Amino acid sequence: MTTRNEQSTKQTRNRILEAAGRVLARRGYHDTNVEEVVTKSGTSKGGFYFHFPSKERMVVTLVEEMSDKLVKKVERAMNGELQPERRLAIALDTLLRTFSRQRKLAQVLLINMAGHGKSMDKKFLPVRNRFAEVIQRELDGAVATGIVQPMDTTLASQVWLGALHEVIFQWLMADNPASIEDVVSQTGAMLFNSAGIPGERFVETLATP
Amino acid sequence: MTTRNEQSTKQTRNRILEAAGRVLARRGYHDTNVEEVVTKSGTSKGGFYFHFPSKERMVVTLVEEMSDKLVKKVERAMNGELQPERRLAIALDTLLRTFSRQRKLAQVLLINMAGHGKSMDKKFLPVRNRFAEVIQRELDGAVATGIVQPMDTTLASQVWLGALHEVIFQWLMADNPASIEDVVSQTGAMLFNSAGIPGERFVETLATP
Amino acid sequence: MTTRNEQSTKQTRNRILEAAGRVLARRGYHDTNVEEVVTKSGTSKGGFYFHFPSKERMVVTLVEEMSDKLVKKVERAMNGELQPERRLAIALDTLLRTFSRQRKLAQVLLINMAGHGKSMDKKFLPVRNRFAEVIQRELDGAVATGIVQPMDTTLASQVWLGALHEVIFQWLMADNPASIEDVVSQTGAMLFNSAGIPGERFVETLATP
Amino acid sequence: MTTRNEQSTKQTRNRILEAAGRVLARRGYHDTNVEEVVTKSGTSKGGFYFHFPSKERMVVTLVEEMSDKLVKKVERAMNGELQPERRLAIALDTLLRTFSRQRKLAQVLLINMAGHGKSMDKKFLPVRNRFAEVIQRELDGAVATGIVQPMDTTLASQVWLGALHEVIFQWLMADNPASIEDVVSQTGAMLFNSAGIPGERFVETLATP
DNA sequence: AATGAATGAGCTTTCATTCAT
DNA sequence: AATGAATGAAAGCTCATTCAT
Repeated sequence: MTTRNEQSTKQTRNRILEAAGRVLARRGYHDTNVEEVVTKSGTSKGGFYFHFPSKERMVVTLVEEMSDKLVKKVERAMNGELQPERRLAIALDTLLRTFSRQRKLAQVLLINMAGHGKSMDKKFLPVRNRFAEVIQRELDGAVATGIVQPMDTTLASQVWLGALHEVIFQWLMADNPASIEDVVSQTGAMLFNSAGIPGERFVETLATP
Repeated sequence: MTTRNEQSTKQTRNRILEAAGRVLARRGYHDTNVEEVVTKSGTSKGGFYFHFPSKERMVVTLVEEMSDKLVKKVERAMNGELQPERRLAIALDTLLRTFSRQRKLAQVLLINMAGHGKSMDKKFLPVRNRFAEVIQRELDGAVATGIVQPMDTTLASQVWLGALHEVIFQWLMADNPASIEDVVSQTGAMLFNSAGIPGERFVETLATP
Repeated sequence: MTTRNEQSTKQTRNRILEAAGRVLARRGYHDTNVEEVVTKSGTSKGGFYFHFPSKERMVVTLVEEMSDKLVKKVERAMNGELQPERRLAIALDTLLRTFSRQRKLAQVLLINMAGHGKSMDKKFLPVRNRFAEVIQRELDGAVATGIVQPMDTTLASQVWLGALHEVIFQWLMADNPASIEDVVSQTGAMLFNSAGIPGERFVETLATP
Repeated sequence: MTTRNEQSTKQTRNRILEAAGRVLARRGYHDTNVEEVVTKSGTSKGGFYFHFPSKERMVVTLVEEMSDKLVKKVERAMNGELQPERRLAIALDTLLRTFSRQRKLAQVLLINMAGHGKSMDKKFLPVRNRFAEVIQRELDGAVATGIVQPMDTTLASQVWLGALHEVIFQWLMADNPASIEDVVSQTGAMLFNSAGIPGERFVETLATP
């Protein structure tokens, strides 16, 4: 019934995850139904449940893979940088710009990651925390070199992550969003300030290679 | 089957909203069903739909009422204060402490306010923004008196709100939460810093009446 | 809450029946709900159930009153006529023209009188038969005077009534309905023919006073 | 709970339609609920909605299939007959006898086809008209051969159909119904007369092969 | 007589999941 | 590995009817 030769260098599993990403971004978790994912991916219910034990686990898998990619992208961007200030700036910059460029990614990771009743939250918490951990590690690095005063970097990473989350969320929702340049530089400056690093350093450190 | 006068000092409508708050906090939007709200409130489906046109509108109503109360509480706490620094500190302090004391409130407003697919989000955006507006107004006040450098207070209020949101969320989710005193003072300090106000001023200004 | 002085020379009961007629014509039996009738009539649920034991009985009452009026109108039109041919022609003519002029009447009596499941049908059968009885009586009269061959006038009245019903129904449903003059004269001619009376007599007998 | 292979020589879809026919005949459209159809057909709600998009569409489908079969039966009965008189007689005869023998068919097509509020009517109009078209076509044939005077065959077919409808309806509702032979011959005669064909020809033409 | 808040059985429809093929 | 027909629990919502006032 379904011809298998349209795009089938990709395996079923990946076709499903890719379609799920599109649907999830547009509809959110609860309004995403297996039927649509299966149709959009040109696969079948049976195929779906062969590769994933449940809808929930499929989404968790998708979100984990997306997070992994993003975390890796951030780490790649920081690769080789030794200056903690610069590493922090690059992390912030990469996160904000990537989310702003990949609406789908932001919608899945930021908007739909939160708020699906207790059970879902528990499932997504580790994913949510992965970003916080990246930030915390860099903040710890900054504290270690004395560039930042000793502080509760766990809490600080929460502050930073929450801020990023909200700023991007509002930017995505806005009818006339501000220039992403301004959003990045101002948010970066504020978060630098929050950790006791002069805000101007955010832009400066990004500018000097 | 249910005697009409068991507990009816409260009117049906309020009984429903109150029960809905409890269920919503425990289960989240999608896992909250009318049946349970109706049972928990000792009313009936018919009564529910007499007072609210749909489950969705009932939740929006509840969230609006909760937000109103909280915003009013914050404003009452700032009442008469003229010093912008102090007003900001009080706002942050009140928000954090109230959320930390009223788990239900936080769960409904912070956890379930976000992420229910496009349609829901559009409904809840105004509520979400109400808190940001309160913060922005105070930041504008601070800018006006020169205590804070001119800045994009819209963006800043998003940063603050996002940070508060995440900090409280993680505090609620934590197995061994830190002392709320520490969370408040450190978060306050970071956010003050982010706006260019020395972080120490947060605790100091709260201490001096 | 409801001001009582708008049209209240009419009593509640009649206000309800009048509104019910309008709603019933537009929506049909099942889509007519007590709520709307009560709203449209400016009365209340309590008022409704004070005057009628149930929705069903209210509709039966309404339909009976409408039928009564129509039957009386037909009888008034035939009043004093002795010639059976002429009485029959007048009956047909009056029925067709009245229905065609009073859409609401036709919709309630013809369209919604039929087909509401067994229970309803049993309730409405007597009403439906009232028109058949009028026709049958006149056919019997015609048989008695020898103008019509002896026949099963019960069956014949069914044939006539069914024909009238369908013709009017289709006329009401038609996008570009034919002139009612043509419909009346041709239907009259066909039914006269069916009973062995020359079809031309239908128009002729109506023309000569 | 239900073993899949109890009676499944028939496919689910047909099992549903068949059960729906029975329930619909007994209860009418509004009192037919999916629950009962599903139980009576030994299938499931899910199966029902896999095969039909809604209850309404299922009923429309059923009514269309029943009409198709009946129209085809009538055409088969007329097959090869050239004499218009005979074709008309056979059409009437087949319709009346089939309805009288298949109560279920009559109840679904005649009783429930009409009167379910505007929306339903619009859906069923095409079905209703299918029979009228068959009759009209034959009347046109009769006019073409000169056996019947030129006339508005659209209107005439409505008269015939309405008459058939009502006669069968009353026959089904009657506590002591007349012999179907008498009903057929007398109705046939009346309708022949109505079109200007001598009523006796109805019985005669059926008798001579 | 009249009001309208409250009741609850009942309805259609959805959808994650299963399983024979 | 994959298919898709079938399952059935559960959900949101409607509405004739009741009854305290």
